[in-house]
Amino acid sequence: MESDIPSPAPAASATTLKVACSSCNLRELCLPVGMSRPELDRLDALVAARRTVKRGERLFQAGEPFQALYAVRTGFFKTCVSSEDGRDQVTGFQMAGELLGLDAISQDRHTCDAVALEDSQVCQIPYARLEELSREFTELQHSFHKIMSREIVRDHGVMLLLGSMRADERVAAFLLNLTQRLQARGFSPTSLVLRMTREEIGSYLGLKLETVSRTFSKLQEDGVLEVRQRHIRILDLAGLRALLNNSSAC
Amino acid sequence: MESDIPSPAPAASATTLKVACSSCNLRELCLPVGMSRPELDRLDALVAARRTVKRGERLFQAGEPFQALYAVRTGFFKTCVSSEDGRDQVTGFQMAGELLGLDAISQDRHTCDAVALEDSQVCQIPYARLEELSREFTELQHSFHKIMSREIVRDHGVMLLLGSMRADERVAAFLLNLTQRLQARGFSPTSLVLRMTREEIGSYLGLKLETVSRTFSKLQEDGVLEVRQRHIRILDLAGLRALLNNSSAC
DNA sequence: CGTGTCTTTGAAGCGAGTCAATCAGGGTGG
DNA sequence: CCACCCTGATTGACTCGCTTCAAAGACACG
Repeated sequence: MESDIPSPAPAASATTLKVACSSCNLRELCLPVGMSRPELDRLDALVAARRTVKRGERLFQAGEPFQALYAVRTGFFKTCVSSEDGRDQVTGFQMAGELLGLDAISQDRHTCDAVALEDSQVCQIPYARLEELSREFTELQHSFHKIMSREIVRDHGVMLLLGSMRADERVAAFLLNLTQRLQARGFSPTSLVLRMTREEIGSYLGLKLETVSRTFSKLQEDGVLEVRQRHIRILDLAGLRALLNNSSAC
Repeated sequence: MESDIPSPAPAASATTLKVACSSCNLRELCLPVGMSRPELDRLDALVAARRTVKRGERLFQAGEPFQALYAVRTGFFKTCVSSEDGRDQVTGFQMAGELLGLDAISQDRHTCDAVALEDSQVCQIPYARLEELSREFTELQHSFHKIMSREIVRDHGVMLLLGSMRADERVAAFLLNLTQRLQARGFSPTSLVLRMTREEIGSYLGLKLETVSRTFSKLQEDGVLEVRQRHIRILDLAGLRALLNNSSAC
């Protein structure tokens, strides 16, 4: 996964050279989806700068004032919210082309932490200027709305998972979702390297890390997966999918 | 709760007379929040019509093409998603001033069902015209974005609840959330009538209906609540809140 | 080559689910 | 107006899946 993406010269976590949306290979997965030439040029002017975030560093954290959205350019992030009493919940994992910070619009403050799970780069999208430009360009406005709406749909899917699935179904859904998104980015649909720990997977899926580990082992016993630490290979895709369709209980 | 709202003459589920946002008593809770006179007048022209939905009827259902958003004017709704294998999850309960249908923007189709839990009225907001108008009015654009973002934040809160809370904590969080929203609408902060069944509460909270019922009974034993069927009175608000702050395990 | 972090695996305990019986209301029709 | 039915709520007894606690193993990194 990481081998395809040449690491840029390590820089301070400050802003670096900008790269044009119009020539970005992610443009069909990211905010510019479906935009035409003149609009793309304007978008280039909007996306102010890139920023490097090293593994383990936070791109932003809950409570910080909201200035900009971020599009993941390379790398991998998790977002997590925490309650007053210190409970912690991973609310999502973001890969290239996905937006971070949408939650912050509601209160002009970030409501979650965004942590890089590997050395990453993001494009900074000043929110005030995004609103301006999307008043001018129907396409941009519409694709921005679609992205927000898609996040809502995704969250509803996670609620379904957390509310009514067994551990093995959750893990299966998680892996299928990951591989599908990786495939859309040109990676193998059957082989992946997890960027997150068992504990982070468990937090996302509402399970304890031991349960995640046991479930991986079980799926390996059943010949559905090959699990070597964070290297996963899907041996029986149909079998994995079947876990979701046969809700054995009903 | 229902006694405050005079029922309009029962009408067919078709569209009925329109009511202006500019003179709506919900305007500070709904889409028009913070808008000034000339903008409100334009919004009046946008919100095409009201529609009556009887208890048990669906306002829309998953798969239907997306035309309009709906603002709840009176009454109470639930939204639920279901997976291919027939699993069902209540993703939210909506009351006066809240928007329905935001999920549909992403794919031009509704992705969940919206069911009225009591006789209700909604204002229909044609989406294409909302986009038009929000290109013209910064205020409208911004408040629409805030509403979508708030939905994302809410969903993250539910994920935290489903992922890491015990049954009694979930029920406490649910009741506190409901009463807070009811209070913002002028109802009592300590006394409410549930519009949904134990099963619907359970689905929302990731619990079985028996567990919801047992939890209510337990909270009544402890003197925190008075529970008589769907009539709930909060006797010890601090005690209810404490359930959320003392995560007894940590 | 040690050290710390992450992962795996086992054994025991518990919280929520399941199954089943009873009870309470609300509405309907005789 | 009452008997009846139907849906929803409550409660109990038992089961099961996941968590908890604990120990050992596997890598990655300095």
